[in-house]
Amino acid sequence: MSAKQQMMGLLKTYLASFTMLTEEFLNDFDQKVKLNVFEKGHYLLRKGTVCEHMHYIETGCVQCYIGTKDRKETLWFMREGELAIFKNSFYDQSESVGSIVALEDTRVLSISYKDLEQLYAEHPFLERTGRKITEYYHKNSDLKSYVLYPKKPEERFDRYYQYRADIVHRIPQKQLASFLGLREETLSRLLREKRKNQ
Amino acid sequence: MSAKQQMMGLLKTYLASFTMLTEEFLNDFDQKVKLNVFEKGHYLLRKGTVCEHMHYIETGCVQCYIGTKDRKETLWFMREGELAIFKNSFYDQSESVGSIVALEDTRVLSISYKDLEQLYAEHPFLERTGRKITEYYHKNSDLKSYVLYPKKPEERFDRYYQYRADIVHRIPQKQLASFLGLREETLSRLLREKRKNQ
DNA sequence: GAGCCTTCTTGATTACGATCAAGAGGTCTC
DNA sequence: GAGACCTCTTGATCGTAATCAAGAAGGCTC
Repeated sequence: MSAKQQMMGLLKTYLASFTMLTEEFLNDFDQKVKLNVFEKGHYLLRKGTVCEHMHYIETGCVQCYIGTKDRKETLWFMREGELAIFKNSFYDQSESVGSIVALEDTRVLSISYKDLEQLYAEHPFLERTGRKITEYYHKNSDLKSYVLYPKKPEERFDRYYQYRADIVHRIPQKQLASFLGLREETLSRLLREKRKNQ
Repeated sequence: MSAKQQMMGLLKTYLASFTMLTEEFLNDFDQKVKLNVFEKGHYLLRKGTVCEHMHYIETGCVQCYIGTKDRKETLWFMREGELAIFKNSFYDQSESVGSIVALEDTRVLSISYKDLEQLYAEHPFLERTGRKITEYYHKNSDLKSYVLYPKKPEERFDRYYQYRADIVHRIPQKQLASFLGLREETLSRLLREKRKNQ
């Protein structure tokens, strides 16, 4: 079994949890989905280009940010089992104002916007799955603003940690700080205090 | 033509912009959608209850918030032509951690979760519309975190104003401040400066 | 229109995170 | 293993928004 076929298994199980998948669909799907590997530091999407693919992360971790390289404003982190797109750019197939970069060596299964649309057109039952998945991501899309609301660094950290402890532990502090809207110095000091008090 | 029928027109035009609507669907739809009026200050959803309805706002303006009444953390404002639900509570039909209140006298067309699910089940073509609408709202769901990222009050205000100038002008300052994550005193001073400098 | 309540404004003080600066520790490459 | 680079840490200073306090203005109710 190829690496791709092995990875596809997980994704198919995921999709099958929404509706029955037909034989024809699975064949079409196999042909449209591509396996990609991005080494740490490499880009899945560059600012100024169109987000043409939706990526299902099989292993690894990616960061999405806007702003300049030294003044990053991190929008989110995604890890294995999650989907990565730059929303505006993907849905509208317009130029992206942000970038997506691999924070670890990352393996993804990718499908292009065009191919996905074609799948929807040819397999209408997929619409329901698409709606449910979109609803799921939409539902969870407030986390960032929930985190940023408090001004106190500790409260921000705690709010994020509550939902994404795993991410917090595997991400460089500097990048985490750029997500929390804190200076890396502030986060460093905060974590020192937290370590001390337990 | 009843007030409801008049309002339905807009909503149907909106839905028809996604796909052809069948006669049977329109009949079902009419029966499931209810016209509701909420006076200023009245609640569309109370914390601790389940968000059973999706509301299409025909006229007026509503605010969604979490936290206590005196320490509001406003999540969003919606106005005529927009949909209002408390996401987690509606999609999962679970207890809401937040409330939705009318900031003006507000007229809405409402459909229950159960009825909506039934519409999806009986009219599969609606799934595509549902997906597109969800994608649209999902796409725009970063505004709040984009606004909250900067610490400078002015930058927060400007970021919000750029996308929701109409809302800014019709909302009480105090409520706007609770959205921007600022004290009302700070917002008051900021606006005074802005007025002066032009 | 009087009285009450809420929103908005202005002032003074204080707390704390950003910023600037520099050094320590870790990791990768040749 | 030397050197370079990057992340993380610690220190000192400064700017500014939160906080506390109180008064002004605008809306409602009776």
